[in-house]
Amino acid sequence: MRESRPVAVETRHLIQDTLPAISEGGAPAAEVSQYACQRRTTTDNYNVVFTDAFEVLAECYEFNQMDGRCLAFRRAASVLKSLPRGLSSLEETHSLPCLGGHAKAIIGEILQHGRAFDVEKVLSDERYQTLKIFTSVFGVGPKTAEKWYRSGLRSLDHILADQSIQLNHMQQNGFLHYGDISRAVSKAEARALTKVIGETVQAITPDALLALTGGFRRGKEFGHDVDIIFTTLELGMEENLLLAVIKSLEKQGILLYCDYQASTFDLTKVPAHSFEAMDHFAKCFLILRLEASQVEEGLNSPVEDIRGWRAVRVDLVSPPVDRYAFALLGWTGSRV
DNA sequence: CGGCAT
DNA sequence: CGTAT
DNA sequence: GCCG
Repeated sequence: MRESRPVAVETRHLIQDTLPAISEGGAPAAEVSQYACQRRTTTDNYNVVFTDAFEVLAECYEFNQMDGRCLAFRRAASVLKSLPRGLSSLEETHSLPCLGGHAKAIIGEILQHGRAFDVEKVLSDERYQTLKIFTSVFGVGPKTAEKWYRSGLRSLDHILADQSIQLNHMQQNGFLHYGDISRAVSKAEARALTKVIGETVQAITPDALLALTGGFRRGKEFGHDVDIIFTTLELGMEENLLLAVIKSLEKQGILLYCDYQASTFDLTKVPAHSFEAMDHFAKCFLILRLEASQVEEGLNSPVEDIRGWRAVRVDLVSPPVDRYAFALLGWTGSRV
């Protein structure tokens, strides 16, 4: 995980026959592989109290453009998420990677008092609270949020009321569909959208491969978007397929927003380090209109919402067929 | 002290 | 700069 | 902030 790229295979990379060592106290020390593929599941988190705290600190450092420290706390959170049970003492952190003095101090405080001073301070900070709200808008990152904060703006209503602010297309859609796309997407909604995209793809080319990826493929019940990967068996036609799918969605009247990114994939330019190529397939970031009638368990919407539809963020990726399995692996993700 | 994913 | 994993 |  530290490397975040392929590394030379060493003895320590081989999967060990790990019977956890029984410590003096009796309970086996929480000892976990640094490799996500050796983890039992990728969805359970027995250390939410600690990982939530680390994620607050990571976000705070992100807002302050301290990328290194931000990354350090994101890694610390990932490590705790990979544990098979909740931490119950500081000693259990001794063998864990990516946890240093600061992270351990936070864990110690939370173990003792249920909260940590540094985290409480960040949570009560006006700048943090405001940047958190601004960056919750699709299309608004830390730089834009900071710019708005510096000019004295403190709420989304202030942003919308300010005549001098020029929202780009992505941000306009972020505000337009704010309620819908900040609400969780259910597994039933993801299945419904997979069916819509599947039928659309099928109508264009019968010899297609398609899969739901991202968090839902990892077994999550809820997500913040839907990731779908598909391709055609006809090598070289995958970009045309994606463009045809987008046109069809538009014709069906369900395409609310589309940011298309053409493939930059070129085998001759990235031969050896092909993991970098994952990013280079044709893809698009969409906002789609999902009809309530298409979702078996109904929409994940408040009861007072009588529209009969909701907007959902959907990402489509279309790799060449000989890269399909590889892209599926990449887009099934996990930060670890 | 430099690097930190693409 | 934003998005995604 | 953590690590090599």
